[in-house]
Amino acid sequence: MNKISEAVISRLPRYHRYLGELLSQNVERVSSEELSRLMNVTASQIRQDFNNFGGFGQQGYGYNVQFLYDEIGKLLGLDKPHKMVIVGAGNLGRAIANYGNFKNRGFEITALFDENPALVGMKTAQGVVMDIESIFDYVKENQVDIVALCLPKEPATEIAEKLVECGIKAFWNFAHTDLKFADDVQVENVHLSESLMKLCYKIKENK
Amino acid sequence: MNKISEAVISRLPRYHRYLGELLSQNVERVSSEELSRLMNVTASQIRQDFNNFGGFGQQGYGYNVQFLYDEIGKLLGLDKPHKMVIVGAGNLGRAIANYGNFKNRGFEITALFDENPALVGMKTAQGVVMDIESIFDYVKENQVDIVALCLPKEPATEIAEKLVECGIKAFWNFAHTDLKFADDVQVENVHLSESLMKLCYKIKENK
DNA sequence: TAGATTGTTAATCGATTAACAATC
DNA sequence: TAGATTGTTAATCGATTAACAATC
Repeated sequence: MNKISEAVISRLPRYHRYLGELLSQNVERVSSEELSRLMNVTASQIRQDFNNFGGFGQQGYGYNVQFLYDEIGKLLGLDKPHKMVIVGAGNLGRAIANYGNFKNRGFEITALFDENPALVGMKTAQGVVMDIESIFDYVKENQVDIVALCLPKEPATEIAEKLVECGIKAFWNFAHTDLKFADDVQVENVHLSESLMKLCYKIKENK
Repeated sequence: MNKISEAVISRLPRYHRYLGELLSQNVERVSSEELSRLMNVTASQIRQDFNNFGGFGQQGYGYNVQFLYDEIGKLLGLDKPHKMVIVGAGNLGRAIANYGNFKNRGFEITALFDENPALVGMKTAQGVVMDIESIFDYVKENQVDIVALCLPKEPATEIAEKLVECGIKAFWNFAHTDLKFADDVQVENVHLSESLMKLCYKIKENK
């Protein structure tokens, strides 16, 4: 398979979401034209995007919603389970831990860690919050596919570096910094404040 | 001023962040070349981006960090205060409310609302959580620049629609849906799960 | 078969990069 | 003045859109 562009990859989760909605409305088939109206993109782009992966439709018919949903899910790796631990059990960490839709998408949160003694020992739906120092042994003894970093920049960076040495290959980073490691370590940096700033830009332009 | 492309606007907060870091390290001047190494983009792009706004540098010298930081801040509207209320006082809403850096960027969280009676009346650093039904009177009587939506899709959509009728012009939406209103109402849709799915895609490709 | 709609090629558009003249 | 580095034009690259032949 050719190298798929970032732009295309970024659109896959959105397709997946809209197809999931159609599915829950028991829609069986959809054309690129219908989907384009729904999603506010061009039909051409939809067909072009899917054809990066060989195409999932049938001439004269369109796309079978269930099939397309499943295939995009497979592209995103959602057909395989993912074990995730959360570092930082503050509000954000707990928000992530409790985010309902994860479980039925194959994500399992197996542990929470924090450095704050006031939080260590706290009971959550995902188990008792553990001391941050125990995470390094934890990841050696248990399978961990993803580490979510929900704590400030400095400790997040420090802990992530150590976890890379322990063999962790994927970080979902909410700290206010761009983490980057070797090419075989994947990082998604989420910058909430940047989306807020974009909103402010638009507010200002709107006046 | 010409219409600035989305791509450029999206990069402004990141420039702002890196310049803020240089500032806190007491760096006085920076060249596009130096900044490009720091940020992993091309120097050409940096100069091109800034020249959308007329250019902030000086030939032979580069850019004054403080000046550039301030100017980008102004572009983003960060020189003006923003009053924000949060709808949904669950973990995510409280995470947003407590996010430390907001205050010194001119964001003030003036109220939290929730529909859950168990949360209404709860004390927070931003005041007592109010009943969701009181939000409509609140926004009529108080200035509210931004409403952050931190609750599920269905109630978020319903409340946002009513708030648009009350004159709210900007939403920071964390609900799992793409909100869209008239052109004079700005929305930033944040889809946390989509960034997680992108991470999964990369994990899979990496194997 | 006729109609519908994809898959795919070609054309267009916009964004990024390269190059260099302007100028501090 | 000489060196450095921007501002800006031109070239390149990639992504999006349009068009249409293939085919269900």
